[in-house]
Amino acid sequence: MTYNHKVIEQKWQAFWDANQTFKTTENPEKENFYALDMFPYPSGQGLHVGHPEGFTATDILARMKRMQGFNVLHPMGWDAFGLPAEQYALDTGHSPKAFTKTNTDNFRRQIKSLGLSYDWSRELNTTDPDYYKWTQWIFEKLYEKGLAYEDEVAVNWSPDLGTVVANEEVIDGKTERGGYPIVRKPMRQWVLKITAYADRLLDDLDDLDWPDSIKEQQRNWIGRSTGASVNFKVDQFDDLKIEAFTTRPETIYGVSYIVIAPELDILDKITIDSQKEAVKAYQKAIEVKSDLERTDLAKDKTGVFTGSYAINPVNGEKLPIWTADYVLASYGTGAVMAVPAHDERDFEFATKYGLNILSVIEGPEITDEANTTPGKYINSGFLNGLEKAEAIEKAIAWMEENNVGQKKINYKLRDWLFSRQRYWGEPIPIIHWEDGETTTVPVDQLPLELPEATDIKPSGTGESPLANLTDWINVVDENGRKGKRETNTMPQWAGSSWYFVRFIDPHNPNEIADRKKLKEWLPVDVYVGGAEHAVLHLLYARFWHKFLYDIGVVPTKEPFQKLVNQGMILGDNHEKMSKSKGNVVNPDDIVERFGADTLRLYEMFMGPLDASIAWSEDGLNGSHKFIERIWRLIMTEDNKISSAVVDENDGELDKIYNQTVKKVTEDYEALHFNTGISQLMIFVNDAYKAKSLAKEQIEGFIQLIAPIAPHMAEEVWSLLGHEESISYASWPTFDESKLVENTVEIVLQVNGKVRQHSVVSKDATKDELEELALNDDKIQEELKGKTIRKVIAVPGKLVNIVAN
RNA sequence: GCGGGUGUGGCGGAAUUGGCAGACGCACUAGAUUUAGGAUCUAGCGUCGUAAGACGUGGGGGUUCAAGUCCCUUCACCCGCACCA
Repeated sequence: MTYNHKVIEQKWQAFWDANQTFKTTENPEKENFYALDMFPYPSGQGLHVGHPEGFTATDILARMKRMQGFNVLHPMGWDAFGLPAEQYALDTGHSPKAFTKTNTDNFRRQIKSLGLSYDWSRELNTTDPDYYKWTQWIFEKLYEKGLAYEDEVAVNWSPDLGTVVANEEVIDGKTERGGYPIVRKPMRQWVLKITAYADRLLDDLDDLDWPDSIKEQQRNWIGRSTGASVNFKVDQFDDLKIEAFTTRPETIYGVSYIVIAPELDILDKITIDSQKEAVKAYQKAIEVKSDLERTDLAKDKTGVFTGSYAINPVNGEKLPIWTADYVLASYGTGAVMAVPAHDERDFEFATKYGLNILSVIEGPEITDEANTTPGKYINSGFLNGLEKAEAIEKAIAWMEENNVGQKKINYKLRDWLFSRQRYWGEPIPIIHWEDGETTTVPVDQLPLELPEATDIKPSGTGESPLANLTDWINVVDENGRKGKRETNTMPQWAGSSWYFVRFIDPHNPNEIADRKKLKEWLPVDVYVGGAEHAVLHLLYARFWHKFLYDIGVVPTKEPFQKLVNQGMILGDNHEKMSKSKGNVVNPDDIVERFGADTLRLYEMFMGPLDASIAWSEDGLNGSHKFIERIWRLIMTEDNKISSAVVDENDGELDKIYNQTVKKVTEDYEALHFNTGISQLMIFVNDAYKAKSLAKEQIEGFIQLIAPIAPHMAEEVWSLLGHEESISYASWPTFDESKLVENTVEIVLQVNGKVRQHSVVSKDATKDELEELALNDDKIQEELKGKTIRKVIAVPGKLVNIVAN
């Protein structure tokens, strides 16, 4: 009988449960370590093999840190609100609540079968009223501080879902989930003023230990650009002005026309009668286009002349005012000063409609493209001869002096559309009173529970299904004033924007979490999850965290000090796993056939954590063989500790053992699990060749592999005579002196080509090395007939002789 | 188009500061072992070549005694953004 994963894995999972082995310790003598996974949405499909990759990575860290004497917070929970449950409920007539419970139970079972060392006493669920009470509380705080407001917004309306989806949930003009078509429709919405935090969200990225690509994506998303807003008077309309945002205020002498977005109110006022019809028709055409069509069709720019003119403040020239949809109403002021000579988009438009092109920067004559390279300014009055930076500064100064403009910073980032017309989300705790007042639900009445409902069909009017529940909606205050509850619910991002805070003190009935505990645990030391959350989840969570910091709830400015993105696990055909391609691997099958230890080991050995790698049955099998190989190294046929394991250390494995402890410890720390595992394999290969195995070193080795293959490690550990779990056995240390060699093998090169190897004292000097090389037979042979030009000797490394 | 990233054997991947390219694993080949096990053990395994040796990290060029690593250029693929003035 060899290693039986089924028996052994179940045995230790039961042991960990019964003994609450992984309950978070809060020993004030110890340092704290917070290892967090992005908590999953418990879908009906269950876990896929991508989940265990990130989960195992944090689990290895958590297990190592426990052995290294840290208090470790390693929790798991469920991001369980969301559209799929609601859609399923609509399709089947079941309640989303029951469906969600089935799914979370399944996820929990699957995750437990992987032997992950979570503290299950801290399990969270965003749909639990005890949890969303605090989600609602945060919303009320945002409202109190003026960061949550109602606005009429043109939103992405999905007639099929009877709901609105956020811009970021629209992919290719269709809903991200379900792929339904989208049309634009103005509606009253709740919006969070994330733009108030734009600068801090941008600037504080610098100090985070995050992948550069993620930081860059967030920077681009926030999109800060510095420039000026410039006011243009409109000819014949003394009371009107057009404000344009530009990053190039110094090209003001090159402006040849003005463009305003078709949605702007001012457009109707300035359009002259003879152009009214054309402008109206253009607006109409734009309105029915979705954003996607707009950008698609915009390859060829279109626009209409309004008939009016603006006045260039620097020289009083008349500039025709056009409307065109290449100018976005939602960015800047919705109006631009067009400088076709030096801006590609303006150039394209001006060429098409025969508008003036005035060059104000030194350079070749402008014929088929705009000149966007910097140079000295010309034809620009007081800016002539200046360089770019200086010119910008001077132009802004002039504008401010003459009251026609000022320095301005703009962001691509928009405020966060926070309401959803759905049932399965946190109710927004707001009451609209008949006298027009809007108030929050008093804190002592939170949570405002989501009412049980049998009919959760969309109202169809754009309101959420809650609008149908008259009992719930209508409220009366102590003075008899009538009111209606807000029927919109929160988006899925709400619950996930602060869950890492609640894990620290998950059952606290009085506050989000105990302030002292927050101070001890925050920020999260390592946060691992998929790159698909690069912008939205991570930006929203940072925004809420900064807000909570501002109101004195959390003690840190940032929630996640170190972030790591796990890569995707592809199907064995190198394509994304999907049901339709039939290449999906189910972790349950792997656990059944090979055991969780094999799955964990394989996923960590596949390659770097952040790389996307194809699944391979052969590779999996190889990992399984390594687990059995370890077992056979230490165990006899009848599963007793082998007689090769002895108390006395003959020193044969000292060097490789100490190297292994060092490398594995460092590699785990850096999340380089694939190379750490390869070092463990090298140790096992050497151990097989050794005459005997020192018990002390075998124990150390088992501890090193315990974070990866915890079940097997526990079993061996107990068979070695330990009564306590391996989980808190103190992490092996290495003896630096065992790593140093007295001799070192160096390379002798001629003209950069390796010709000979030689073993020398590690302290050999340059001169000694040079002499050794020149006396070497092989080298002398090579040098025959050549003149030595140069000899480079690098102690401890090589000697290179240059000769010809 | 812009931004970010990746290109190394048949495959997954290693390779501090520039210093023996291909660690480790898989697959494959040969041998050993009565061996029912997703067996095990030993050896081999970049390409060409009997060998000596030559060539070799997507392509081209450069810096250097020495380049997978630094610089320029180019190609392919992946991810993100989509007229952001």
